[in-house]
Formats: sequence, structure tokens, C-alpha cells
Amino acid sequence: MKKDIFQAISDPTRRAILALIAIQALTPNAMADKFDMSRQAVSKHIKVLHECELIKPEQSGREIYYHFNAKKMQEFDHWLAQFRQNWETQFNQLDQLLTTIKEQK
Amino acid sequence: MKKDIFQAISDPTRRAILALIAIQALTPNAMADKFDMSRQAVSKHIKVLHECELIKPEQSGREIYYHFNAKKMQEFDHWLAQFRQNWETQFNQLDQLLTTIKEQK
DNA sequence: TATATATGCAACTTTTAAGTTGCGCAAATT
DNA sequence: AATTTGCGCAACTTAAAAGTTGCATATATA
Repeated sequence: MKKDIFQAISDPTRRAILALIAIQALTPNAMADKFDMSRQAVSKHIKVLHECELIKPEQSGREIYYHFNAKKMQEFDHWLAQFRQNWETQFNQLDQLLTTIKEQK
Repeated sequence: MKKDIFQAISDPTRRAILALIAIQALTPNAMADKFDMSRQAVSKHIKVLHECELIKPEQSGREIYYHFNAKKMQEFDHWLAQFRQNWETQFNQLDQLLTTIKEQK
């Protein structure tokens, strides 16, 4: 089943992969070396990340370098936007509370 | 098993719950009315959200109002921060490309 | 050309998550 | 006091995801 970006990042291994290739594009084998699991297991995670376009393949001979797709990650940022106002409000309320306490002294 | 915030938001129903209570605190029954599933199913989602502290209960008689915990949601924002620089870079590169094309005309 | 390496795909097993039903308890209502 | 309502917990079923092993294919290298 095709997953969305929320499901894609819900797995710790996939988050680790994203963190790695955000710094530098890597091949599946290079990624697998970093994790304590089979290459095929990592390969399945790559497939998930690729299907939801969080990573992009670049063929180079028989090797495939996977690049991080920052644009797709921004979808996450957009989803968060609906809550951003919310937490700014809560912090303003905290500020007000602190100010009130200060004034009472 | 206790889930982390990434797993918590990977479910569409839980994201919908968060979007609802970010606007206004609701009781489990009020939430269940909004979804086409049993109250108990919704209650399980509430449990997940509560365990990872994305929501906070406020008892009022026999009713429990669940509030959105914006502070916890910020953890995503912090996680995203590691990639933000990355996508800003990619956009700068796109800008440069567009500028180059423009100058060639 | 034979062999080693890099990768993806398919079948299978195991684990985990989602949803249902049934129950118990405490607060409200009659 | 009896009943209804709001909620959580536990057991169960079903569905899906994670990981394994084995195989096929294409590109390198000896």
C-alpha cells in the first residue's frame, strides 16, 4: 500500500535515512552499512521514501544515489502551519501570566 | 506499546482530532460524533495522543475535555529544523538557475 | 567470458496497529 | 434509589507494516 509522508516519517529507520541523505546522497548499500538490519529491509524503507517522493534516485552506473527531496518535506511544514498560530498564542498567554505574577510582587 | 509523536500523527484520525481540538477542547463523545467509527475506537486514539502528551485532559464532572498541547507539537518543528536549511539551500539554487536563464535571454 | 557487486522484486513470517464488542465504574438525572 | 450517561480498560479479530530469505537482472571487474 502506498504511504503518505506522515506514515513515511513515522518509522525511526526512515527518519535516520532522511537525516543521513539530507547531508549527502547515498546508495542503498551505504545506508545499509549504517543500520543493524539486512540490506533488503533498508531497501524496503527506501522504496517507501521514494514512493512518497521524499527521496530522489540518481543512477550512476550500477549504483543508485538517493537524494533528499527538501521540497516534499515542506509539505510537513505546511501541515504544521495550522498549529503554529496555536502555540504562539499559548506562549503569549504564558508571557501574560509571567507578567501578571511579576506585577503582583 | 507506547508510541512517539511521529507515530501518533501518522494516523489520519488522530491528525483530524488534533485539528479539531486545536480550535476547541472536546470530550471523547463529542469527537466520536465527528467520525464514522465507534466511541471506543476514538477513545483508543485519544489514549495514544494523551500518552505522548499531544493532548491534555481536563476533568469536569464526569466529562473530560481534551486540550491540544501546542508545546508538544513544537517538537516536530524542532525536528524539521535540521532540514529547513536544506530546503532553503535548494530554493536558493533554483533562484540562481532562474536568474542565469534570465540573463541568457 | 566468468565472476563479483549493486540493486530491485516476490513470497513468507512475525510483529504491531486499528477497530470491535463487552464490561465496570463513577457522575448525573429521574 | 434506580436509571442513564460518559468514560476507560481488557480481550479479541482483522489488517497492515517490518523484516527475512531467495531469486532475477544489470553493471562492473578479473
